[in-house]
Amino acid sequence: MTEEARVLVVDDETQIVRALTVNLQALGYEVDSAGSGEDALKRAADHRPDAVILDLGLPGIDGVEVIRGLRGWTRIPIIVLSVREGEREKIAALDAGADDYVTKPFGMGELVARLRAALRRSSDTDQSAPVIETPAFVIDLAAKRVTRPDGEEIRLTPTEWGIVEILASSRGKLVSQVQLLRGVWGPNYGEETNYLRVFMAQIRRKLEPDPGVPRYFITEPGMGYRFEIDDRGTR
Amino acid sequence: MTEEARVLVVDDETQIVRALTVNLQALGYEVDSAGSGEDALKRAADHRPDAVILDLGLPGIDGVEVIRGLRGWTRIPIIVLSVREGEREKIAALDAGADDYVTKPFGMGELVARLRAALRRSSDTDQSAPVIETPAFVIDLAAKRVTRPDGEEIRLTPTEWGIVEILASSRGKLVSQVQLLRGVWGPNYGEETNYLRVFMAQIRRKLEPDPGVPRYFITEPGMGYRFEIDDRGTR
DNA sequence: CGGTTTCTTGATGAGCCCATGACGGTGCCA
DNA sequence: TGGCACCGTCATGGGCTCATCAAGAAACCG
Repeated sequence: MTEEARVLVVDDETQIVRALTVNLQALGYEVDSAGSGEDALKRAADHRPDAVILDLGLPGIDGVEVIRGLRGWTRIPIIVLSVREGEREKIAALDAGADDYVTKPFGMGELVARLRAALRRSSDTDQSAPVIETPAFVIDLAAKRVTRPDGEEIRLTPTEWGIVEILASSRGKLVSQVQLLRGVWGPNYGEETNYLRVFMAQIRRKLEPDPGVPRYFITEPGMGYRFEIDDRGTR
Repeated sequence: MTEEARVLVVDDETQIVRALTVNLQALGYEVDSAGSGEDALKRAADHRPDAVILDLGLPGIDGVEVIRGLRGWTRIPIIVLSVREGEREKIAALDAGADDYVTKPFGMGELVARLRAALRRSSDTDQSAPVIETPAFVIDLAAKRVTRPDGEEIRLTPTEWGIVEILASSRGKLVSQVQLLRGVWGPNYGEETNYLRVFMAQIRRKLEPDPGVPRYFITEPGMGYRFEIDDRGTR
């Protein structure tokens, strides 16, 4: 269960930002932060976090406006923090599109539990196309499975899948050898480029129509590998 | 805004049940109620509400168990009520699958706002039938029962059911060994892969037409297990 | 408290996965 | 043109994982 979710923390009090950042990072989350509403909207658009933790008591834009701004284009979970006990604020924030409302002071454990709950929900909903189709095969990232277009299954070993998963989920982009080695074999690897050669050959033998002339799993000499969807002859 | 959602209220204090019922009905919700955990699970299975408001302080079954029971077959929003402030209870409830946690005494306006937020989210998701049919057997996730197509019941032990439940409700998707162990035995397990081997053999003996050649409960060596509906010969 | 179901644990054998080394090919540069 | 670095391919043995059987321990139930 490698979570590794990205969380955007929005608060003008640096103390709280720091406390949240440290705690969340310790739990394996990737944390970004913003100190104002404008900044928050910009960073959310740029970095595409998986969840937002938002303090209502921001200078500048009203917190509720930030919620509306986000909801204009995304449904990622928004957890609101506030010192205000008032029911009216809570209702306003929730109806504006917030997912949850936590009153300060709050326990870190509870906040993280609410974050987990929110992320769990959104991961069900999230239809961020975890299926990648090519003329030769179909990769289902959610089901961890590769099939032929006709439905026949192609069995990959764990290591093979690890490589395919990393390459396919950064489709088109170059992935360095070190990135692959660390991602599949663990943080202590990085030199064993021969592993990659052996396994790339194996993967190509299973997936490429012509393993000798790769069309999907491309070698970038001296740099790494790239997964590319080659549509030639299909449109 | 098509309201008219069905809400199941679970509480043993009739006062609270009545207050919630009146308020929610006034807002256009259809309200059902239950006074115990057992009753709640039964009514949820029968009436298929769109959301559940659940008091943790029930006599009989523990509230967290009710959450787990529901989560075995449905992802409808569960909002927990409790007098307890303790952070540990909150975390336990949220991690068991609750969507929200409201401490008594609560404002009716806030509760309804949280209900609205939860329903808004779940209206995007929507899920599939809690009954899964294969040519060899039928799994009823709500009733926690497995039967032959002719109706004859197949008895599973609690552990066997736990495994089948997890695999069946993520049908098609690969479920890692750690996920299964944690889901069935608890968060402190994860290494005991031999348990899985023994129980998978048992499950196959009970459900697979040919236990030696599994068609439904598939092992993905080194990765985990997958429940698959194999239609061969039936269409 | 006795009997039965259910769970844990150990042992064994089969099969597969992967690390490793050897070898050949190719492109780049001196 | 020769050397070097990098990549692809093949063969192999050790080690790990899985399936199955069996028996002891624990939990459950009347």
